[in-house]
Amino acid sequence: MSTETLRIGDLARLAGTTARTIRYYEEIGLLPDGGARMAGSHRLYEQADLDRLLDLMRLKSLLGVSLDELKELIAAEDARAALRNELSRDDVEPERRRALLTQARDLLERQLELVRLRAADLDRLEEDLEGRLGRVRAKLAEIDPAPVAAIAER
Amino acid sequence: MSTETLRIGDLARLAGTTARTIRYYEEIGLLPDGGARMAGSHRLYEQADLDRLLDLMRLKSLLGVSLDELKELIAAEDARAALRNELSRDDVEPERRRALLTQARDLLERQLELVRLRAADLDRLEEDLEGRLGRVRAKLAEIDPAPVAAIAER
DNA sequence: CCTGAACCTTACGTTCACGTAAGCTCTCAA
DNA sequence: TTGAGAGCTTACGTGAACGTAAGGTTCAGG
Repeated sequence: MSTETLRIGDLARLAGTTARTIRYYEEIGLLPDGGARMAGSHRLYEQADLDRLLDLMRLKSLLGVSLDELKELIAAEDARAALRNELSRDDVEPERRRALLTQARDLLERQLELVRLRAADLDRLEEDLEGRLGRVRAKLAEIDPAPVAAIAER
Repeated sequence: MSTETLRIGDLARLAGTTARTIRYYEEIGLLPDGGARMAGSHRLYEQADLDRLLDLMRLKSLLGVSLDELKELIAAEDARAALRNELSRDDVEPERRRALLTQARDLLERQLELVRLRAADLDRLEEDLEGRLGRVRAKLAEIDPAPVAAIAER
C-alpha cells in the first residue's frame, strides 16, 4: 500500500551495515519496527527508513556518541515522522503540529551545537598538527642534503 | 635525576582519566612504561608523558579510532621522543636523525589527512542540519500566531 | 504448489576498553 | 622508624555493540 519495498538485507546493504545491526537498533528503540508486522513476518522498509538509518550512522560516527545518547538526539526524526504521518491524514490539529515543529527545531539546534563544538575541536587539532608538521619540515630542510625537492613540493 | 615528578594518580587527574586507563594503555603499548622501573616500584612520569597522553585522548575522541589504530597513528611521538632522547646525548648521527624526522613528518601528514577528512564530513553534516533547521523554522514562522518572538530571537 | 534463498526468533559468544576487588608493597612525611 | 595513603600485580567482572549459530518460517519465482 505504501512504498515499503525494502527488506532488511537490502536496507543493510544500502546503508553499509548488517541486518543484525538493524535488528539491534530496532531492539533498543533506535529504529521503529519495520512496517507494523505480526511476529514472524518479514520487516519491510522504505526510503524514509534508509534516510533515518543513514542519519543515525552519520551522527554516531561523527559525534562519537553512544547509541543511548543517540536515541535522545534523533528524537527530531520522530517528530518529523509523526508530523508527516499525521499530515497524511487530514486532522491537522494546529496545536499538535506546532508542538512537533518546536520539538524538531530544538533537537536540531542541539545537534548543531554538538556538531559545531566538535568542528571547533577538530580545527584546533588541525592547526596544532600543521604547526608541528611545519617545524618538522623546517628541521628537515635545514639538514636536507638535497633541497631540490622544494619544487616537487606538494 | 630528570624532571620525573608525577605519579600515576597525578597524571590521571591532570589528564582527566583514571590510573587504570593509564596502566591499560601501557599494557597495550600505547604509553611507555613510566620511567624504567623495576617491577613493583611506582611509575613516574614527566610533562612529556602528560602531553603524549593528552594527544592520545584527543586523537581518540576526535577521530573515533580504536586504540589499535591509534597505536599506528601516534608512532610520530615515538620518533619525536627518540629524537629528543638521542639529541640529549651527543652522538647525533645525521642519517638516523634524518630518518626519524622523515618518519615523524609522514605520520603527521597522515594524521592531518584524517583530521581534514573528518572536518569535511562534519562540515557537510553541519550544512545539512542548518538546511533542515531553516525549513523547520520557516514552517514555524508560517504557522506562528505570535511572531513577536522575532525580536527576542537568539 | 513447491522450493530455496532470505528472513524470523532466541540465545549464547565475542571484542573492546576499561572497572573493581584482593592482597601486598612502596614512599614519604611525621 | 613507622604508619597510612597511594601504588603494584593479578585476575575476574562489566557494558556497549554487535557476531554467530540453531532451528523454524516466509515469500517470490517457477
